[in-house]
Amino acid sequence: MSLDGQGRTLSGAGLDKAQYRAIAAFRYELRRFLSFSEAEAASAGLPAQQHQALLAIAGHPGPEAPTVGALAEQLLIAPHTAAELVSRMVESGLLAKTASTRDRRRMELTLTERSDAILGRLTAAHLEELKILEPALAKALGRLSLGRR
Amino acid sequence: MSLDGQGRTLSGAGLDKAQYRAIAAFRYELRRFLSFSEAEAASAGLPAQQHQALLAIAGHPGPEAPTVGALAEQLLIAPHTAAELVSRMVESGLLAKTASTRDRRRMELTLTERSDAILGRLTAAHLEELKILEPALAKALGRLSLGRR
DNA sequence: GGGATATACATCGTCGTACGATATATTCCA
DNA sequence: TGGAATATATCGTACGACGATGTATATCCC
Repeated sequence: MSLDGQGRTLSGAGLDKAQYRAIAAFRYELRRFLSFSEAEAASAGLPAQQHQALLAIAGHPGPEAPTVGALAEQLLIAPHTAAELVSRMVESGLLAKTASTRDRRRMELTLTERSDAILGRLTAAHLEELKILEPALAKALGRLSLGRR
Repeated sequence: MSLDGQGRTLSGAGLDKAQYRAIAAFRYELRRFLSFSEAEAASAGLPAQQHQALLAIAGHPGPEAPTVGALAEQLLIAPHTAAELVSRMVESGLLAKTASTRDRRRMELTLTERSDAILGRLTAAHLEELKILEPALAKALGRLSLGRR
């Protein structure tokens, strides 16, 4: 590392240490939120990804039930990974999977009573926590000084 | 699900479908960013966690080099998990690990020339991408209607 | 000063889950 | 109708996080 004309600490690629700090802080805030979320899900007996699946299904836009493929798209995972996820969740009574009548390849996904209740509780907890974390998150996001480079 | 007096769609715990949509959209934006980050790191030959380790070390506040424990704290992982991560990174020439002279239990971590250059490139790419993703992220965060419940 | 206790890191076995490759079922269309 | 395309499922593999435990160094306090 070395110093440039303005006294900023530079590393190899010419980046400011203050900027690394800002980005690292942003990623730290993200981790804190994700970590909170994961811990909440775990305390409700769910792996994080299953919680996200419930949320994606409950929050799916439009009136129709989402399919395995739509879930994969929302979770940014491969379709066959979504199929495995769904299969585990059906097995543990968190999802109902019914073949679409119009296209029997498609599997329509809906929450069960139990998972609907679980998701409700988890979401309430998340909204509470986000009230607290949101300012730090927004602040860290704002501090990235995007655009003035 | 049922309809309440104002015509909002309710699920088990009394939560609005629009609210599920907002939170799901927020998590989707988060995943998009994390997925971009992971893909960038992978194209530089790094697992996501190793990229985060580099960033945490480069962005560590204060003049001293961070230790394994400090890294664990920043990454929200167990100390022994950080030790394994560091060990893999030292092995592949991404980190230098030297015992502190004042407390020889502590291992001080610094980037190598190579990893410093890699992190510089990755960070530049992230800042570019964040210019694009930040508005969507901030918007999704703002749409959570925190506080008016 | 020296034994007990605490701290920092390391090692080993295990497990969950995402993936690639591939298979099966259904639909679409020429 | 038959072949290509689409949607989901299955199987083997691998990576990394964890719990339990071990080792080295430091600190406390009588």
